[in-house]
Amino acid sequence: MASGFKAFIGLHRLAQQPFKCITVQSATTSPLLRFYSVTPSKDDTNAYPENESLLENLDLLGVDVKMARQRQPGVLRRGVTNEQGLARFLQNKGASRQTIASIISRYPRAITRSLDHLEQRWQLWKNILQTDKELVGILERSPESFFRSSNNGNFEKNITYLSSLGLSNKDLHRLIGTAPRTFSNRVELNKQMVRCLEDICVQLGGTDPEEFAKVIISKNHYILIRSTKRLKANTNYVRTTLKLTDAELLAYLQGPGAKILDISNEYLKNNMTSLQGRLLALGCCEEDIKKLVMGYPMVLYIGATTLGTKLDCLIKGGIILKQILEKPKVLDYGTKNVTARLEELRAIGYDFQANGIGILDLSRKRFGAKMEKLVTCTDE
DNA sequence: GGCACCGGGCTCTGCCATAGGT
DNA sequence: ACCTATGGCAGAGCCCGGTGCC
Repeated sequence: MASGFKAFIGLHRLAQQPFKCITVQSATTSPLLRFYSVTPSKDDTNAYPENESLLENLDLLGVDVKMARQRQPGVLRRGVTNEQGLARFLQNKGASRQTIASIISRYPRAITRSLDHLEQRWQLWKNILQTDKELVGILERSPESFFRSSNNGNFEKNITYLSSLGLSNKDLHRLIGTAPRTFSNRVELNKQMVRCLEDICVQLGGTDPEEFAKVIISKNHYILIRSTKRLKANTNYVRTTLKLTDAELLAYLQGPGAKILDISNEYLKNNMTSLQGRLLALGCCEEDIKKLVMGYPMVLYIGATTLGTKLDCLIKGGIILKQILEKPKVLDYGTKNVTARLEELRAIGYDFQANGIGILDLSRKRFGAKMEKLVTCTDE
């Protein structure tokens, strides 16, 4: 309560304005009585005018007011806000002026959170993350994830729940780092997704649904911010398209297939269709396609255009389709990278038929070392 | 030492719709 | 009438290195 009051008196406009008593959202869910300043609008004929002194404050903080207005217009009409308290709070945590301005511009509702609430939330997130710097990084990337919910209790419930699934601290750290929205979901929504995963496991004849759910979450950190509808649609689509048995699908989902469960369903379908069309035209059979997708699911992440370019580039470089199907990892690398490597290899007369194409999916460092040796050999 | 296999790391936010509250 | 909290969606890959086998 004391820090909340400090936030209140920190308001720039306070000193110049008369007081009025209103209720305002606090860190807890119960409303508090507070004093705040009132600024008459230039245009009092508007039923809900913007708070002019707030606009001035935001401007001073370097906030893109136009963007803020577009995102959450209601915030600009609020009588009580905590922009200066928030700015100081974030500054103390190591955020730059630009970062703070960008956070408020992109998620204006952040300025409605009290200092008590901010402090509590910060500590909760810090339970998983190691440093303030890491947290500032996440906020900078995704202010919405941190500020969208005012329910700190729910965050704690999520931690308890996710830990109870057997997810390690490392998993939680990865989850909050890559998909911070997971922790702003209501715990019930996360439970729903876990139940959905467990149901899929049981339906496929699996014997350890808890382990199944845990494995998929730790393999695919985005799964909890997707809808169960999408998950079911993708699972069914893969099953019918590839004509998989229950056992095959079960193994696939908790193995390499976990990675593609969260793709947009339409995108998955489009990519599968274009992959099939392309490969059938090149003389592949359905079994080849199934083997490719089972062994290298990430091929479904590649959009139709990119896939076409990659295949063209490899084939033009003298590689035959059979080799690509045997070593689909070559499709992992960017077209630019592969093209450059193909050129370097052509220059020294590298024979893909004799030596295989493994050289194309080495890391940059390993490729460099390999090239050096090859060049030395050719020179001798 | 060279190679194949394999898994992991990075990254993924910003917008819209809507139920429910005030 | 308006705002907040929350669910859901679109978007569209690339790269590295540990390990074990030969």
